[in-house]
Amino acid sequence: MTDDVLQRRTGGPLGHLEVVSERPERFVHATPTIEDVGRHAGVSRQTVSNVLNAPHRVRPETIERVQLAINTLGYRANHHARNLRTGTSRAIAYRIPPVVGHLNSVMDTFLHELTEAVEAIGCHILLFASNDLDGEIARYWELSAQSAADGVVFSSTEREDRRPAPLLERRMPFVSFGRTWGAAEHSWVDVDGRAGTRLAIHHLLANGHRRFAWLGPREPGVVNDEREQGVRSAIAAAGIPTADLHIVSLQDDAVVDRQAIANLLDGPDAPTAWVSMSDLQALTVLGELESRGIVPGRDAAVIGFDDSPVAAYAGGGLTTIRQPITAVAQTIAQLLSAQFADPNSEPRGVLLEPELIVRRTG
Amino acid sequence: MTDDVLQRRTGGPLGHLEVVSERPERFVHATPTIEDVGRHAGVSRQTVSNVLNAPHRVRPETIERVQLAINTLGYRANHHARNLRTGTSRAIAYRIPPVVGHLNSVMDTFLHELTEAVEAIGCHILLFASNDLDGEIARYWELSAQSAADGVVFSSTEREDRRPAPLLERRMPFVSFGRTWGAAEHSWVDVDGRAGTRLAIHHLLANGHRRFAWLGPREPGVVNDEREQGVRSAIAAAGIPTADLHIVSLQDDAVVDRQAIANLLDGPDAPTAWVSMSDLQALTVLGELESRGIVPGRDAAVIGFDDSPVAAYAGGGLTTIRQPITAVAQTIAQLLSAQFADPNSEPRGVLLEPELIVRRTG
DNA sequence: GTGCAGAATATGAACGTTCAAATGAACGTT
DNA sequence: AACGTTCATTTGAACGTTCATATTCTGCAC
Repeated sequence: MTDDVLQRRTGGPLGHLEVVSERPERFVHATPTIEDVGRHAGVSRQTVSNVLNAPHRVRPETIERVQLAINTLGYRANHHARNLRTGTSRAIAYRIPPVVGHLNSVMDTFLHELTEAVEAIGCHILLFASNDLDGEIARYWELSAQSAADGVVFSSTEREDRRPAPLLERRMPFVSFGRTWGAAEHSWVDVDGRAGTRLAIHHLLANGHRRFAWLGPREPGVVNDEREQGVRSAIAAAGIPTADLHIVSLQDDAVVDRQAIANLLDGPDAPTAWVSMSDLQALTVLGELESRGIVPGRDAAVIGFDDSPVAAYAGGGLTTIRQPITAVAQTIAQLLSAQFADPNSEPRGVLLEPELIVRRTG
Repeated sequence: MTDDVLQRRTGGPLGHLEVVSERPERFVHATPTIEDVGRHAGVSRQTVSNVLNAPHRVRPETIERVQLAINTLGYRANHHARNLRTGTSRAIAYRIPPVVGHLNSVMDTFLHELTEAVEAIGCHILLFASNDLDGEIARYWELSAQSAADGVVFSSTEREDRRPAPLLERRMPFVSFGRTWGAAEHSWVDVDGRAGTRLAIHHLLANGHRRFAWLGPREPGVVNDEREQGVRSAIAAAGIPTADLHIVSLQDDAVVDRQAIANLLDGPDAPTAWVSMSDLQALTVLGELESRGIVPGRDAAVIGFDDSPVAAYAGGGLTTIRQPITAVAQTIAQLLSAQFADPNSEPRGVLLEPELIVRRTG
């Protein structure tokens, strides 16, 4: 670090300028500017800028000299100055989903993968919280007006989702994790639930199962409908009447659910193959089967959904339908990147295939 | 929206200026500046700035006029311009923990609560990913140099944690979720694990239990040690020899764990009260007990840790030790805020008490 | 050598805000 | 009526970067 940096003020967080002191150590962290680097390398501001943003314009030996200065001084471009000048922020806004009763391991994994994926396109995730949908929409508007975010990602989509319209109107690039069935046209990435359950049923059929149960949510939505249809179409294709499919409506209570499962087992044509909308609920099936001496993987099959940590832990491994979350996140980043490059690019929807993770229970 | 805004360029994401067009709609989203607001309200730049940042300096009726203009134009201060000028960023960096095999519902809840808590002090969370510790530390350095973050929060602390030193050296405000036992002095917030298990044991003692089991991790660390000590000290205080405490080392596999539990039940002095480091593992205990006709809550007691969604779902409700995550996040935000206000303020450590959520199993 | 084209580098301006200092208005005091 | 004082508002400068344009350098043909 050379003297020319020391003349400058030490940049302190939140603008609290540091008290003047004799100790030279406090100057060690004075943030050098592009100008300092230039002076140190004997070139101008702009040349340093070119080295960073358009190296092809600069002579190789100059690049080397500037790079040396950058490393010596520990220079890093000031984000705010750059963003102010270019009108960008390289930030993607994401509303962190509220922590509800449900186990949302998919969403947590997604956020992690999304963070990594947007880093690959030179961006970072800016998190915000919001209680209701109106607050969320208002926040998008604000972030855009403050130019605090270049793009938006949202999840937990629903039919006729209200979020796309205002974002499109404001010309804010965005991609949703999930289709919005009926909302304005926009880019999205989703997982084909139908294909997921179809995979599961095919696997179960191949293992000789003929009597199936589908464990769906208490309040079925589009997501459940598709998954259930995957089950239906697959067993129908195998020549089994879809009327034979048992449906369990899960109640967010293990005791109640377990009773419902027990009732099916006690009834006529008890199912031998169980496919659940979620791993945790599949555990309840496992519990009831085991209490009856029915061995999952031998006498019966149980398949969960999402490959949450529960699935790997449970009973030596729960067979489960894994959503390709890494691919979802990467595709979202790419679609965002495409919108950054050309704001008028056509919206694209991408439907990804889940994968069946076969473990001991099926 | 008045004409004076329309002369300006439309701010597009990532600096892609929008194509000129006849349709006036595309100008609707031109981002007004503080100057536009001033012109509209018949005052100067600085007066608008004062209305926003130092209203006491401005005459009430002027404030009103300016506020009207702000609302009419839909003005929002440009973050980057402000941050450039003030040297702040109002962002808190947080490394999103890697998705490992474990169920990390506490960390997910924490991130959500933290997002809300820092919004209360006018900041937002900037997420980043990193594979290793060195990368994480390097990232902190970068974020500081780019003035992309004003502060840092990190979790998953360990003994002699390496992160505090470089952050202190760079004078970057930070607070950790978790103590660092032996690292340099700094602000932290943590949950008193000892108090948590002590609560559980007291509850169990009151219900007449005398034979206890502690289910800890395969590789015990500081966190486990404290929790286990809480168990030991509480039973010792009740006059029970600590040598009688059964310890189960959990193996991340339900089958193996269940066998270990079964062995204890088959052995002499089988425990009637089980306290687990995690809810999911407590479920395994429940499964084994039920298979033997032992009714949790009547013949035996099972207590988990963390109050994850699993706990509420399982078996009509698992008694569990809940960490006060909301309070943790809020305290962290306050400690950060204190460091922003006075960079030389003394570091503070805050230890919060967990809470026993009594449900059916204990 | 002179001129010229193209490459390499430098200079002035601007992004939108806040700080510091200057100006103007209001008002009581002498 | 002239004069400080205080309050309200304005003006110039600066934050650190990139864009647009200007300048200088280099190599080559004549």
